[in-house]
Amino acid sequence: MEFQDYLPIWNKLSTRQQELMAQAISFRHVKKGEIVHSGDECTGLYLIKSGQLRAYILSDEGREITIYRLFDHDICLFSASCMIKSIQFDITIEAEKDTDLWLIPVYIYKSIMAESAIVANFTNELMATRLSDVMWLMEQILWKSLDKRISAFLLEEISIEQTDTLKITHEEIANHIGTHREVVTRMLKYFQNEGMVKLSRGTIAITAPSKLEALNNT
Amino acid sequence: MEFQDYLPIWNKLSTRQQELMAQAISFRHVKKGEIVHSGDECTGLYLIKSGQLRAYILSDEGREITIYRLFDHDICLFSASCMIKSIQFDITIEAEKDTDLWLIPVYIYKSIMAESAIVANFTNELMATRLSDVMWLMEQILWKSLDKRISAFLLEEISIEQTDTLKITHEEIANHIGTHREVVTRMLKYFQNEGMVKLSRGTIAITAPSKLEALNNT
DNA sequence: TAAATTCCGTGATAAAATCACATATTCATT
DNA sequence: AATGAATATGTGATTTTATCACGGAATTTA
Repeated sequence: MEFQDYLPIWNKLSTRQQELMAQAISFRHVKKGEIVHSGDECTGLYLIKSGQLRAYILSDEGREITIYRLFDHDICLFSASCMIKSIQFDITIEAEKDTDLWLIPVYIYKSIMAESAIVANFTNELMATRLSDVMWLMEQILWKSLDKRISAFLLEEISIEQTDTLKITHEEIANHIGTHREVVTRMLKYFQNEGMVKLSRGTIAITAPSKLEALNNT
Repeated sequence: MEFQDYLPIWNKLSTRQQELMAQAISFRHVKKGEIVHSGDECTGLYLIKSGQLRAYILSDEGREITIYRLFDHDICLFSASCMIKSIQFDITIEAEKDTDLWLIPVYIYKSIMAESAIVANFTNELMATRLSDVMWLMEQILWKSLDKRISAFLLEEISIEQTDTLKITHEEIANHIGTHREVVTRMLKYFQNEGMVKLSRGTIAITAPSKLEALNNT
């Protein structure tokens, strides 16, 4: 599959636009752990071919929270944030797994977006999707207790990884959901006492996913 | 001033688009306290001529938090949220003051946006502005202590209202910043003991704004 | 002026954040 | 295998914020 299949509006571009883009696009492989984008860099739009990215924000004290994740066929807009001048926040994007992606340079995309209603409306939808993600996250932060948020995170992980035995540290979980390691440790301890999980250094085995799910429905 | 002056891209529309819009637009006056938009309604784009609106979200238990506010010349996008199908959250918008506004029906705006790169890019900037607002708010919620958030809110209010004596209840402040009335009451009590404010039923007199500002810079 | 409503104050308890260490496990090196 | 370094987890103590429960004061309405 080529990059055309990863850009839903490809067929709606003019021949000239297609040529411009095809000529400027580049392929890139990033290793797990690598920072793909940080702060106010502005390289361009990433099309994710395979792998997994995580977008998060950082506090002054170095705390983190995951804003959203990107998977196959997702498009990363904020790596091209300078394209839209009203975007005023800094986001960091790191590879959670080895990832293959294409890069559309910002000057190309920007110029096409300026002349094409199709592209501009498509970008609109992308932005709206991220905004919806952020709104959803804010509701979680404000109105969900930590037991629910942690259990929801664990369930999401087993769904992504397709395994009941997660390789993840308490600190990583804390950085995902924006809390502290100790808090995660204590909650996991409680989950273990309730027979929901089995803990060992660096791994969490989900033994009773249904009980974790039940937590979220109360 | 007519509505044309409140739509920055008016001059960039075609004559036909201008006619379409001018014919469909309507003027409306809303009284303080009135709900302008709620849930998944989708009337259209509001152009704020004068007054003040507040956009907030509601929890299942009826708790609130203000997401952003709209003033003269601002444009309310989410009252037309159905225009962009990726918008998946419910927002409520109420008039904080008597407000004059124009309404561009959603079907008109949507059809013009679909054909005009200018309008689509303009909408993009609007959405990015809201997204930036939400990201800023999330950072406040996550990483700022309540004394700072309450003092920042009070300072913002005296700047908006152009008076040191705010007519506002503890509950209203709690609903703005997404916390509980008791918490606000206790913090204001502390502010009063520190000589920063003077409290009486329904009003808060800011006696030492510089001390409140100092709180935010630590 | 009495009753109803709204607003504020405060104690008690629970949840979560924060600080400060201690211990345990794994990894790298010799 | 032994050592030390690095990483990961455990836990007590304290502070901050949320949550529950109730009472009293000020204002509005009838």
